[in-house]
Amino acid sequence: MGSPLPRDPIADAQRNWERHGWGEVAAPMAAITAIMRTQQILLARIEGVLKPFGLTFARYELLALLSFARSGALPMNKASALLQVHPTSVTNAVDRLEKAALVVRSPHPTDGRTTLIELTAEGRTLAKRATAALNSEVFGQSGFGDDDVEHLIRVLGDFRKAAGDFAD
Amino acid sequence: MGSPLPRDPIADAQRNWERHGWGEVAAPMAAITAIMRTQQILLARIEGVLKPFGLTFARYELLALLSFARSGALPMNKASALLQVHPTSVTNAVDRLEKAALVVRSPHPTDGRTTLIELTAEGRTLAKRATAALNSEVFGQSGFGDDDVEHLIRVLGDFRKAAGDFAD
DNA sequence: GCAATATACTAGGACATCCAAGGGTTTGGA
DNA sequence: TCCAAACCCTTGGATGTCCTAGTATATTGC
Repeated sequence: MGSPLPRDPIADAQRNWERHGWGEVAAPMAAITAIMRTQQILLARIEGVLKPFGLTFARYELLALLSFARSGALPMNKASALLQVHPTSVTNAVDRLEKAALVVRSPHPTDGRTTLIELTAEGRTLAKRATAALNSEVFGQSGFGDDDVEHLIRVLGDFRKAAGDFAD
Repeated sequence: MGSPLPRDPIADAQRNWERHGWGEVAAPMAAITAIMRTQQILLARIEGVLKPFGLTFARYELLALLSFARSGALPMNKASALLQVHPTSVTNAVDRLEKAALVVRSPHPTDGRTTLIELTAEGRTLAKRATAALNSEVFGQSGFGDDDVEHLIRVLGDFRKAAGDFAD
């Protein structure tokens, strides 16, 4: 999008916050802004790796989730809950994955309200290949040190739990 | 969107990664996924606080940026660079802010290609009020401990720098 | 057993982000 | 001087996310 800035814009924002008398919350503001920006960078990397496979991150996440399900199938509402996105987002992703013949919708055997998403053979193969690519090109070169990774997992895990993501 | 899950879905994903022989990258995968999810939670909180002001986070960021500029005005390309978003995203935000009379577009005095975004009096007032709300309702209650905030700022700062965000 | 409530998925709409292309303005080298 | 290359902003299109209904199916309670 652009060349590197001369100075860190988030550090500048933090200084601005302090200068305006909001020093009390300047650091958390900076941390939160940094999380937003980091997510943006990571998402761009991931999408770049997935593009050759004709996948987006949202669709990949669904494929990966299905590939770990015993039967290779999950109800849409389960997928929505596990991926922690709105049900309509799952509908959207399934529509596109189904057009690409990577999944199929099938009726739930006992509950007429529920629709099952099933991985096709192609879907399973593509999920494997895409995962290998992400592992080697993104997760394997995250740029985070081992200690930092552990720290992030712990701190963000606590945050997500406090936010009500899971009971554990 | 839903009630808490019985177990942490990201920890489950990490276990799945390990079970499939990708233990080497399971932890970074979990950390990255946690960052994505945390961003989603934080964005939802922020948008919730800004909604009463008729603002979204993208528009708020632009207003805040302008409010810190000496003259209360910035060229669009500068705003795009500092906010680290695509120029078309700035165009979009300015269109809406201008409709709301919070900013105005004006021609650059010496460069005919450039458009300046200028804060209106209303825009400046709203930015102040929205910032106060975010400070007290989000940044002041982030849920991150002081040490964790410092750690996040450092680790994510290093990451952003390595990603080419800034030279410093 | 049947009506009221809850649950599951989808359709339509509002926003944001990015990319690709197009039209206008500046700059720089031949 | 002048034209090509670089730069700036906007338009149009593709995706994703969420929200608000609306339809269909299950469950519950009387």
